[in-house]
Amino acid sequence: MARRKEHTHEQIRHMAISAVVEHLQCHGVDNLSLRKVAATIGYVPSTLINIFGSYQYLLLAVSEQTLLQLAAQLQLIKPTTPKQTIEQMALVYSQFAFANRRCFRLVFELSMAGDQPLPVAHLGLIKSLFSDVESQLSQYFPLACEQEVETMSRVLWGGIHGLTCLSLDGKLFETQSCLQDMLMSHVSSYIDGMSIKRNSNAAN
Amino acid sequence: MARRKEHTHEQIRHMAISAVVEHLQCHGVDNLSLRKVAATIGYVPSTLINIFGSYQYLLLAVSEQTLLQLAAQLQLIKPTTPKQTIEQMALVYSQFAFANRRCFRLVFELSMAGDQPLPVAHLGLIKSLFSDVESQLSQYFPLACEQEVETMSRVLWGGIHGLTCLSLDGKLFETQSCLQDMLMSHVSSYIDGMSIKRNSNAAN
DNA sequence: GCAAAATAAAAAACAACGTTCATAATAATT
DNA sequence: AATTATTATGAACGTTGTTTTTTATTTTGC
Repeated sequence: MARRKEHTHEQIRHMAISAVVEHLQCHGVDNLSLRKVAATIGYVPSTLINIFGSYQYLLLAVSEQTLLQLAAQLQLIKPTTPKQTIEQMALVYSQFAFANRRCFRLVFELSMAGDQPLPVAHLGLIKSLFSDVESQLSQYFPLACEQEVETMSRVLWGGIHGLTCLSLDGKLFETQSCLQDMLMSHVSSYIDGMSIKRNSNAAN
Repeated sequence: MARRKEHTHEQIRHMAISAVVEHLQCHGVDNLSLRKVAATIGYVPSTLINIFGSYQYLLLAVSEQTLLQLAAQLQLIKPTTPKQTIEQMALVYSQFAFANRRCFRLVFELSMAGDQPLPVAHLGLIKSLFSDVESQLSQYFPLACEQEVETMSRVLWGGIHGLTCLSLDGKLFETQSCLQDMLMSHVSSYIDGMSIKRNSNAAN
């Protein structure tokens, strides 16, 4: 046997990733297995191992795709004032998390076997989410040095992420509507608080 | 076979949980298995299934114990001013997370199979972490209603949690020392920001 | 054009997993 | 002391990710 070149490796990659994503729409990642993915796309486990290296790397590929989609959604935001733009980012972030709940969890809960750190490319993707916040912040705080802007962007993003994560599993409160209020409260009040400390300019 | 009553069920519970915790000091949860835990404490898989119900419930028990230890550490804090007390809580929280990195991750990444929600007792334990923040906040904002205090406590705690989590996996920055700065920035500036909005009292 | 070498997908084998079930050994009861 | 009720155990089951072997196809060399 060997239907050679019925699909290219790149096609199989795409099929497998799509199969995982589709499964995650309705079922958890624990119900999934390499064998099921292979069966779904009409292939055999060892073929996927050959292509992805391991089941773990297949999941990592799904995680990366999700991360790219999230980044793309954030890029779609049309900047207005810095503060409003960051608030808009927080909303988009949390809405994406709730719309792609299981993929989102995969991104942040996936860890490599043997306690190896995630690939640097993956960490880089996550960190790239901050960059837009940074540029908005340095507009809002023109006097702040690079270091200070970096700290602020991470505080803002860490808060947005934490609230979203806890809310996603009902660990914070029950309804999603509260989450939006809390995100707004977080972004708005933190920026206001920093404004006093740096007795800086800008009102909106 | 049946060394009956060589250990009580409660003793075996304790032994198994300790074995998991000890393993998690040095190795990830993926390297662990029910069979290994059983072997470590000189028992057999089915015995642990009888006692805990499933491997998942054993891990849940470890998670609960960790949660209780974290809560205990937070209770140890001697209150000074509300703001300083909350800042101290943030530090203790992050220090606990780094000292018990894998157990901490277990608490927040463990989810039930079949997408069932976590037991309410477990969710209650997590939410109880907020209660002390709430009492500190209502001291600081005596005019705020219960609802407002609840929102603020969750924003504060969500931020603390998010920063800690991201930092724990190197998803935020590299060194731990930055984390403390960010936690202080978060707590301090958010409270300051809220203070203006409610043009309230209290300076420290 | 055809035989030989290379390749690639599938099949089978492997070790380990969580869990279930029947068994054998102990404790409790009569 | 014999019988019944417990209870930990050991074997079995179905499934997992991965490795290795086999087999069919493609490419190469003459």
